Amino acid sequence: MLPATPTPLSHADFKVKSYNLAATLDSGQAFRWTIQNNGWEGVIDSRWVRLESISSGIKAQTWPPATDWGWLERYLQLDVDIDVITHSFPNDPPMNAALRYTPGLRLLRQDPWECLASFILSSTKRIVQIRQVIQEICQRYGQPIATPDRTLKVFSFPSAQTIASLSESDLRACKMGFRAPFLLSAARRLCEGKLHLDRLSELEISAARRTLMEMPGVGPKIADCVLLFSMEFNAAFPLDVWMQKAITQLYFKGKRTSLSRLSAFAAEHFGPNAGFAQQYIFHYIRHNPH
DNA sequence: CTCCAGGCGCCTT
DNA sequence: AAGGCGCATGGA
Repeated sequence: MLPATPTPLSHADFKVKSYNLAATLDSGQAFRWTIQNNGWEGVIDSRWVRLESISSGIKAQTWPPATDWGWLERYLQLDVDIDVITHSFPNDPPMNAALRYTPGLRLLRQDPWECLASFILSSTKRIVQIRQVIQEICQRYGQPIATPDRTLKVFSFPSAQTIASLSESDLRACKMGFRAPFLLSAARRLCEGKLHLDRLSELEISAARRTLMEMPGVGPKIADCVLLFSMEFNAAFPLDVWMQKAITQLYFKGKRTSLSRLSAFAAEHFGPNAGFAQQYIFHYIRHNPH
């Protein structure tokens, strides 16, 4: 007798508590989610996905229909107990304010290549412009993806192989400017096997970070984003201009402090889940700039 | 028009 | 070690 094959389903409901879907999908860690009539539509790998917050958790729709949903549970990190994480945070006024401001804020587990490429493209750009460039390279060089609505045109994120086969001017045509040679170089290194992104999680965080930073155009901040948003390094603490301002204001009384000092303070103060703490503070300061 | 953006590389002290 | 500057592009 043949093993039973699950019937493919295009819908599923996931039971989860303390999950702020809107804040999580729109917090600057992923760039391809858009609000569409009371839900969020995006692409995960080669699937079209629609997510909606419901009282018991999250309602999901995908196309083509899926027989197992592990890929989505992993992407959304549904097995993470966020209360355990947030209870590990330091108990100080700024941290508590950030926690109260966006309860249920989460980290996603994205595809490492898409994450690396996205953040290479992020430097000195506003989030809306990062989204525009990413949409551009997906439309030009991604694969068309099936959706329930045939009038809806959606594309996958182009693979490293695809990007590696392009020219610098192909990429510059997507308006990424001086970031084009960096993206091209990253794609070609991966294709040449000089760096295996899927092996970095076997390393210590410092070694994984150093390895990422060997790539041109990848410095401490972008490396930390990749470690935090696509791998298992919850201690990674991306220090962008917003976070530098936030930490300086909230913990150093506004006194000018070197980046290395701020970085050392963050690692010591926020501990093993510093990356989660970073996400709460980042979201808080972005919505309450001063 | 000018200024600046989820940085980085390179150049000075 | 720390600080200044240019870099493409587009929107305020």
